[in-house]
Amino acid sequence: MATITLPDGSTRAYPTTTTPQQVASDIGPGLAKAALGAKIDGILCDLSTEISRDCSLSIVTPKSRDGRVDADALFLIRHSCAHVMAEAIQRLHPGTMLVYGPPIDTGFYYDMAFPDGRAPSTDDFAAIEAEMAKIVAENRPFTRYELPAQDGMAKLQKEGSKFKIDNAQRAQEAGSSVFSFYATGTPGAHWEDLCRGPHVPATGRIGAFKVTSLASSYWKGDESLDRLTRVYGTAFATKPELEEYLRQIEEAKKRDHRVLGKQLRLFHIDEMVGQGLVLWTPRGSVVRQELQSFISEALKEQGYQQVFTPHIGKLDLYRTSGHFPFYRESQYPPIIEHDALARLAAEGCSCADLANRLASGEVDGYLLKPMNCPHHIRIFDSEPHSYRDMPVRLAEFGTVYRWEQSGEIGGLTRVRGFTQDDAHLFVREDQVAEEVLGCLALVKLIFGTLGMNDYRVRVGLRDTTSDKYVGDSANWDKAEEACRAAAKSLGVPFSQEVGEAAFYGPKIDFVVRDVIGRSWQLGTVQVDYNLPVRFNLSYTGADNKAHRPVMIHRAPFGSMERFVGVLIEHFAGAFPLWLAPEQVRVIPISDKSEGYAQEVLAALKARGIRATIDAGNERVQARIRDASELKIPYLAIVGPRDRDARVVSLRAFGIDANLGELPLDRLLDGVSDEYRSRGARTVRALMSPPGPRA
RNA sequence: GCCACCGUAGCUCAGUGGUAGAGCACACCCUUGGUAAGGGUGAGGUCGAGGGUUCAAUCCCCUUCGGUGGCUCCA
Repeated sequence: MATITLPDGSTRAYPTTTTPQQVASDIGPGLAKAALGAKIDGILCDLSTEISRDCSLSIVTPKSRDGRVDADALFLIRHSCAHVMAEAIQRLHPGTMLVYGPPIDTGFYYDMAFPDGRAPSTDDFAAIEAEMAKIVAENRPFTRYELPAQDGMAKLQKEGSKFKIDNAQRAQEAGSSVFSFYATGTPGAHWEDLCRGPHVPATGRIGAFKVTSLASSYWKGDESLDRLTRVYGTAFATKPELEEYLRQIEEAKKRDHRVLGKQLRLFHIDEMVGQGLVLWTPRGSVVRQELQSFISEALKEQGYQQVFTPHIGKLDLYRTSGHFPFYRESQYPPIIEHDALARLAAEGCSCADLANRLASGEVDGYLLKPMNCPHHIRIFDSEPHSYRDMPVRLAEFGTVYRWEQSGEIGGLTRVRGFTQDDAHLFVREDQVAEEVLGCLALVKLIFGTLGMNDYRVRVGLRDTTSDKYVGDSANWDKAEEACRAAAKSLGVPFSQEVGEAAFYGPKIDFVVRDVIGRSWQLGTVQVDYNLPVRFNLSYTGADNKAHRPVMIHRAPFGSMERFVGVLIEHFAGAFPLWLAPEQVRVIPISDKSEGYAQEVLAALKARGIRATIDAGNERVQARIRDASELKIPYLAIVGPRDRDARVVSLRAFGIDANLGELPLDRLLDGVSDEYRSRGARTVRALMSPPGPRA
């Protein structure tokens, strides 16, 4: 006897056991037909799962009640499609061993071990998809059966896949006493896989799918273990949904900062200069410079002081801070002086020997700085401080260098040399909470001005089982508590992640996504009780005794490179006026109005506006098109009529119409105001909104 | 760093074992045009670099540099 509560609150009683499929049929044939799976007490299950006790039940169908694509349905479809793909690949590539094939946000993948040289290539995708289509067309049921752990293990041993045996062992360790298998059809007669499930009722319910890409992975994500081939695919309930998804991917690619950066000539990365070393072109430098001015103004208001420090420093500095030799793999190798190098060479010192002697401190050298904090610390420590002076806030757009792995470098988001909008706050312990809040306010101001609301907050805590952190645990506890409290006060949901702390302290990170869904850390605020100890920092308290300051490291943009990269994608290259490399372009209708056009240009430039003129030998239409491809915010088009009335005909990027005539004075005032107010007020707003047909 | 794929004109890309092509951009000429591509002519390439196979390599093989997608890493 089971009483089943449905999502609308109604209940149904069943005298014996039943299944979600049965319940769906009892509710209606339409639902029964649409059903892909079920949620029993909130847990996703097969439609054939037996129900023998009271529970709540909802039937999973491709579209949820609000008409949106149902996430659970996608999960079922994709997980099932992973099986279909695995079967297809095993058919085409005999000897392939399966490892793990879960659904993911954008589809699914299956990790596989191919016999030597037998891995598929992207050329094989069509054949794999054709084979999958056959399996889908056969509409074979997903049939679940269970074996006691011992029998299941014996079966897997016989089949001989160490990967599946390992999966099973881990399931067993996690407390499973039975293993479940899913056959695509009849157990024994058809393909099957050790799998927890659940799945759609039959292969035919996978509406549309595509094999998308090929990558490598490591078994259990451990690079010392087997290297596997990961085949990615995606699946949807219907073909239009798949097509829409593929279209979105194509659209996203157009926003890619690497594509736009080239198109708009914002930056250049040159193989002759080096991987991950960004060259900022004049246009891109404008964007960066405007951002730096913006933050500098905000910093001045918050009582920061600007400093400058060199790009290198002695190894001893970084030995003291703990950066060297602890993190030497992620730094450019040390720079050694000529004399020392000659002496070592004369001694016949080997490379390995040199590395050891550098690590031990027997040989000294310089390091391209991996972080700015040691330099700032030395500035703080260069003069005595009273409790009255605190906090001391030192800010610098400081360029740092890190040896990122070659395979990880790309575009502006992961580079080897980058400039942080860095600052270090030396504060009294009673000031920590307030100063952290001040840092968060800055981050909010920046994100708010730029309209970036799609970020998440992560509080990175130490992993107490790891030895990569410095400092004593009482200080860590205090710092972690300060971060948690500050994050809470933001009023934004945040996650706490163990093992995400910096080596010297916990942190609050701001994370955004790029166009292809990858997450990037931008701004960060870190509380540090440890470096002040390592550098023996102090200030004189009201009691005339030496006290230890606390440090706060913070960089609201993270790095200028990454931030601009994300910003390019955020605006799809169409920067607001204050950031735009080119703000206004003047287009004379013909030679007859060029004189006036030059006058307009000169007036704009006199107001500090980045304006250009296109008096080229092209028709107006063509020149408008050229300007819109550069995403220039405003076009001032002038002909004889405009000249006579001393107005311009205005066009704004993104509005495919003439906004009308604007007196020259109002244009100058309006553009200046939009620029200085960073978009709080706009010229566009001065114009009467264009009608349906302007 | 690992695996797969890619590298042809400034850009986007086609192509072939017999030393290369398009569109856009560029230059010049014609056109003086009122809101998203007017017309013509022309210039432009050691086919990423090095080595090998071959009578002959941009194409096949190896190495290397760079890019892309993942994996791993990211103080």
